[in-house]
Amino acid sequence: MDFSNYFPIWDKLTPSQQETIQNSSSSRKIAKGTVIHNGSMHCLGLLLIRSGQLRVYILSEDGREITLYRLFERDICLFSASCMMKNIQFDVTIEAEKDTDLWVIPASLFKSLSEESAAVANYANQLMASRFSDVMWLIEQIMWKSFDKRLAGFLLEESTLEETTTLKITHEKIAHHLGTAREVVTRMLRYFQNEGLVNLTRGAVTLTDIEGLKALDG
Amino acid sequence: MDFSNYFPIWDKLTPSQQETIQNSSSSRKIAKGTVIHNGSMHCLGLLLIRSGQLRVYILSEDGREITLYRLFERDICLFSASCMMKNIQFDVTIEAEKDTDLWVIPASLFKSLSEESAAVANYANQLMASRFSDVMWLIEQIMWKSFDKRLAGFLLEESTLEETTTLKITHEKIAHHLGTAREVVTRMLRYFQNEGLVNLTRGAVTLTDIEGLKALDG
DNA sequence: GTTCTTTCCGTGATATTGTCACCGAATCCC
DNA sequence: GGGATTCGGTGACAATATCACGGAAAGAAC
Repeated sequence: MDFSNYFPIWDKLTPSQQETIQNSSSSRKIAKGTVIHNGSMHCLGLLLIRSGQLRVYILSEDGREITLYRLFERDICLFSASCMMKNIQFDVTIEAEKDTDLWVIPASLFKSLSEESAAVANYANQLMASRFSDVMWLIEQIMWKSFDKRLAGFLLEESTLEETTTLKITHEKIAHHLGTAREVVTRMLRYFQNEGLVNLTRGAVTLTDIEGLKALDG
Repeated sequence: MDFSNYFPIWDKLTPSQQETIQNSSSSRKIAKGTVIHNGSMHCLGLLLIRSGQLRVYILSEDGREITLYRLFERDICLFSASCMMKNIQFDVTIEAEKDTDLWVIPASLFKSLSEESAAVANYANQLMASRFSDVMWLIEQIMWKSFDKRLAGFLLEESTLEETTTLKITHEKIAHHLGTAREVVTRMLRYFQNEGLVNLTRGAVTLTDIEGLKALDG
């Protein structure tokens, strides 16, 4: 387990701290689709993603969703340790979007490390600031961008991530990412198809005019 | 200058740190309406509010606004020191909503304190988590609540803050708080008036049925 | 006071997005 | 093949946003 490549402040820890982390951390494989955290669940701890992809989102009482941000290889998932932070007054749900391989640093260990090491505490701060920035980006999208632009942006991002122009995704999943209703996605995709921007088949969207979508996205 | 009442971790600082803070910090009075921070401005540092009220909001390119949260007596303003945190990738604007009296701890001092003191770093973390929670509350409001409920909630909050049922506020200012257009506020207030919930006069809204508004707010 | 200017509010018309109801077609499971 | 389930399509309507305009109240100038 070579943490130094995944934990940027590794060399600012004392040898005994490094040893404690190595002894206490465990490796886990999470199957695609598994929910690994929500309000009521036991608090896992800090997650270092070795490979795979996590989606962090919020749920409304009546089942609507919106994605806050995603985490990828080498990212660190902070809110899986949110039980340690009593000033966090909201719940997020975290789900594996792909089969994911990660290390778990127990929440209690993370807490005691933060308390004894300014480097750890400052690093936690940076992580929080990054997630905060993600969420602020989302607010700006929701507030100031029209839905066609947001959808175009999402399709482009997804295409870049998956390295393909044929996205295997249903209208409903897109709606959950963007925090809207399926019908709204269906209608806008249909409009995109009429404009020659995409091609629709059951369970898939093929981007046929990347430049056109980029022009929309702005 | 008795910081210990305003800075909860005061007694976790060394005497020399305490002295540095006392020597480097300054007191400032900010007139109502003054913008004390935005993207391009010089970075003030950590602000401890002695009295008054700050509003933290974001601005769109075409001049729309939405309030993220407000800060009151004894609160600490973190984003006035956001230049220290390179992972913060968004801009907020901070404005005095009332005449405000505060202490300024220079950003550079705050940074060096964070680096040498785990207590300071953890406290900064708690502050960030609190503001993050405020913003998450806002997202949930925007996403899942209808406008009538949000408006009712705002009027009630404002009434509690100002300790009066006659709010001296224009429709446009309400719109800026809630991130919508003035006409939308006007129309909903008109509807509230027809329902006997409020009474409208130029530049003021009088709440006439607090319980009714609470029932709406949910 | 009267006039001029600015601020604030009201409102109809239209566009966008969200909600509801329902249906049919594709796919999956035996 | 037959039945269940998932996925997408669509019309009607509701809620909210945008645009364009106008008029009344308050403040400023004289």
